[in-house]
Amino acid sequence: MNVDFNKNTIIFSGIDTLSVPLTLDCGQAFRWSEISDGSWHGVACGKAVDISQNGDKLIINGCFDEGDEELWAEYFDLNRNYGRICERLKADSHLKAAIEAYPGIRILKQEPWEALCSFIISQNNNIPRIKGIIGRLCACFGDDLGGGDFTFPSAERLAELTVDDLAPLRSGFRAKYIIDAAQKVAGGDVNLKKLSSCDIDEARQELIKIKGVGAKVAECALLYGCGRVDAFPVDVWVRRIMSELYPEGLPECTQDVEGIAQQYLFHWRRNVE
DNA sequence: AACCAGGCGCATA
DNA sequence: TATGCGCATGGT
Repeated sequence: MNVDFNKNTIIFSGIDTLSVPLTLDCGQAFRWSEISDGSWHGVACGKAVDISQNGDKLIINGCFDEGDEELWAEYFDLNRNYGRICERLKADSHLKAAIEAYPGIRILKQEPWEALCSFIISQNNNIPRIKGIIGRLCACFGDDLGGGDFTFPSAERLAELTVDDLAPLRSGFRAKYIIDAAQKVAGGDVNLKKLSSCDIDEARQELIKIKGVGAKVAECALLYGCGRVDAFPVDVWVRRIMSELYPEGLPECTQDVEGIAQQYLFHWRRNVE
């Protein structure tokens, strides 16, 4: 893989497995929108950017600082060999079908707080409305980047607020969970920094200290916000997959990359049948 | 008009 | 430990 960097463009080339549209729109992140054919706009790594793809090239347009390319490589998990992982997953016939139907999905490494807060909002909710609530959360309480873009508000910022302050979000019963999460994270009661490296069961225990965070949301925070590809979120779709296809449990080939298998199966099950 | 949405907390047994 | 219900809001 190669990197071409200048202050307005970062281009990664030679990526073994990549579909920008599938990766940005497979239900793992909620802040990307397609602004024209093949061009996606959103905010991540503290910057508003446009993202597109040309073959094995990932093209990111924005306004960058020295060293930003490393942040974006991490965001797209470019140092993980998805080609090899997918080949291994294809030992299972269902995963083979899912990967061949939707090749190139990668797991994004989002900010831990953003992932946690986003999936708190996701509970008993649908994706269009999740995006709406998160958009309003950022517009109301994030930093203004200009051009209608806002950063995701920090836990520290949200910890200053009350449930009533979140009324404009129309997030319903989730508002109290957002505030509890912000207070526990900002106050140090929950330490997000250690979740990427500590024992995964310990990480789960840490996260479910937050009101409104159960097994599913904790698993999503670990997978999408902490780079824990061994985390395995089970939502209604994955529950269906498990009962229909894997009543005896996940196949051996998913060992240690359960989260990646989950993302392919999730997207496949939601779209195909 | 009922039902559902990338669930969870709480009460009950 | 295991169920079942209510929950804010909005779309179908």
